[in-house]
Amino acid sequence: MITIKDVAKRAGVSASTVSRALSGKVPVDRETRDRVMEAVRALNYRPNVLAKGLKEGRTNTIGLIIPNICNPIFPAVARGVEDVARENGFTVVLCNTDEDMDMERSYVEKLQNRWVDGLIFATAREESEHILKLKQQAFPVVLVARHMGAAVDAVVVDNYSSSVEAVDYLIKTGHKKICIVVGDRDLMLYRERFEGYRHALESAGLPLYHAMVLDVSGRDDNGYDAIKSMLERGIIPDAIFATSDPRAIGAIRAIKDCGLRVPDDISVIGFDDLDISLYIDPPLTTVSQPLYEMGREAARKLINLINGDKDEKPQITIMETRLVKRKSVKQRL
Amino acid sequence: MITIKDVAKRAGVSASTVSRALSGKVPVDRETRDRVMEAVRALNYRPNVLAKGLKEGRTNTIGLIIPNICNPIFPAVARGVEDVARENGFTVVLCNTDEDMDMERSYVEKLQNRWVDGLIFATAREESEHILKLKQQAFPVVLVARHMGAAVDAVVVDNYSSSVEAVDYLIKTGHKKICIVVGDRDLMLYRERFEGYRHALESAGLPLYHAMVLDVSGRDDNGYDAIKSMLERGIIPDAIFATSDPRAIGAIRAIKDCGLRVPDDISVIGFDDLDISLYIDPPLTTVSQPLYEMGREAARKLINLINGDKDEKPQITIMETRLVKRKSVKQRL
DNA sequence: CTGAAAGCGCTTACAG
DNA sequence: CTGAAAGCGCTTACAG
Repeated sequence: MITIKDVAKRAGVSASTVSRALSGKVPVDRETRDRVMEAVRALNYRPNVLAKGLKEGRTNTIGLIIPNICNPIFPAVARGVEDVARENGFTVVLCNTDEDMDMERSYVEKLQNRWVDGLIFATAREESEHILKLKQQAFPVVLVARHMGAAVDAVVVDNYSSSVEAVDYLIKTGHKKICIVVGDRDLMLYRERFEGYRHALESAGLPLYHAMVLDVSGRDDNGYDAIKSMLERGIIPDAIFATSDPRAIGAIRAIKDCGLRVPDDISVIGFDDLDISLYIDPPLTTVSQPLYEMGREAARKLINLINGDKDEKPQITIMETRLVKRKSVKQRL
Repeated sequence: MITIKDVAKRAGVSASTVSRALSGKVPVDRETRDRVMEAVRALNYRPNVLAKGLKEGRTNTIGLIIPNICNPIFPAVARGVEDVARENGFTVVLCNTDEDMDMERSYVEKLQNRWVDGLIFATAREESEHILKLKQQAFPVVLVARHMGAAVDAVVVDNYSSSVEAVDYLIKTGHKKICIVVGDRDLMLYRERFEGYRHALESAGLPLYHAMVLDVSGRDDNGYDAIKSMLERGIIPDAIFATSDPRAIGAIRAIKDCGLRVPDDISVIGFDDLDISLYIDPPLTTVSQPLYEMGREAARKLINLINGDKDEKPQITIMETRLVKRKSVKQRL
């Protein structure tokens, strides 16, 4: 391996000078610098990042901790994070936890050991004290897609209002028996989406049928079975609010498999606006989350934190959602 | 920050002893070790990975270089890589290049500087000399999903035979006018898939209609426009072989938008078997690639390389594909 | 502007 | 079994 000493020797200067010439932060004689650069090129020298990191106390790396990159909302988030990381000279370490707290803790432990200058979590839960602990130790942390109250920076969406808007739209288009497919209510975000649903129904004076509240959790549960069995029992809503696009897709399939039509018999509205949601049949009406932008914003915040704005108060950034109207909801008279 | 010296002081031993007690590779007096462990716990000491890496000349990190995590074939690959990385004490750095060679080179440059013990590329092209160069420098490299001949280890699929099988199936089910939607032919994999198509047609004595060979490249081009315009010009195949599932989905949408039905008017067969392909309408018949397993296998190979099997000859591992028959292909009399 | 020295936090021969 | 020392490859006060 070529080290700074090899370059120094070839350029006939000291290692210090090579370091200074390369950093550009300190004046170096023009001619000396040229000799150094020449040697760098000739030797194809690349500074050892570990040594640099050890000396400087930072690595220009951030960790991204998500449940599972195969869950289709995360690729866009990850891409957003990586793009601004790269733009700022950072690289990103990817960690899938499957929502397993022990795995997550062991990752954190590992990454915190100077591997990483900061961490973005897409896995926060109310019981994630390890994240709070990180924050207390003044370790840069930001949350994305989920938050933990005012204690730590986060980039999220207003799940409550977005759900109100979605269900309002269903109501305005003439739906009266609205089913909800809710994800894991241990997650605040699904409780918020449920509350939005409840509120919209209540405001419109519409009943909330308990048989139409379908709780669906577990990683790969898109609600297909729950919906199918509801329909088979003769409980037929005129619309379904799915709290994620995969669940909306599951709903559509279940409806079709029961011999009913979307949206003629049952309207379906989703939440996410995944790339594919435009391409399914019918194209999905859904709440669009700016996933890529959320990733970018989270990375921006984290890098600011790393670069020193540590004493600023944590802030929750709320990103705008948008109701995208396509073909899966029908105007009923 | 708590260092090994703090632990040493508290335990009343030298730093060397702490290091040895922690490593477990060298005998340490039982009582001494207990004192050390106690101090480690009391101080919540975590070794600085950079210092360790600098000393040992390895970081237990691998880099994964892919075109774009938002391309739906890559999440599963990435997950496979990360899972075996984790199982072996490695972490993975994720890099999206958008197939941009300059970006890729700059990533490689950066990661090679002792950041990373080895690299997995899902971006290889024939003209990727920088990968060959890495290999020559004995830097551990493995390719996934694409290969570069016998020079470097790779984990791939037999694109040619898989395509022959897919098109044969179309032929056996009575299709005679088979259109192909081909991806970027600068990529060997698409040339291979095209050759498979050509061969299957030829063997069956079926004509290859040039107007039914749709070249479609560019990142987000799923072929929708090309197919739609072909159909509008009155060129109506009885089947479409799409060289990727997103292109199959694009095809289905184009067909429906032209007022035709899948598979009654036109059958569609894909290539990939993405998670969503089961859920679209109709469920897609497609060539299933074991993406997750390919990721795992690539990581396994890379870790072997890192751990010293450097002098073994590079090997191309061919993973099995499987034709998954669903509803998008119709048996024609 | 430049060099010699110290030090970042570890690990590991070398002695004992 | 254990300690003191050297060294991994950098950067940066400290002198000059």
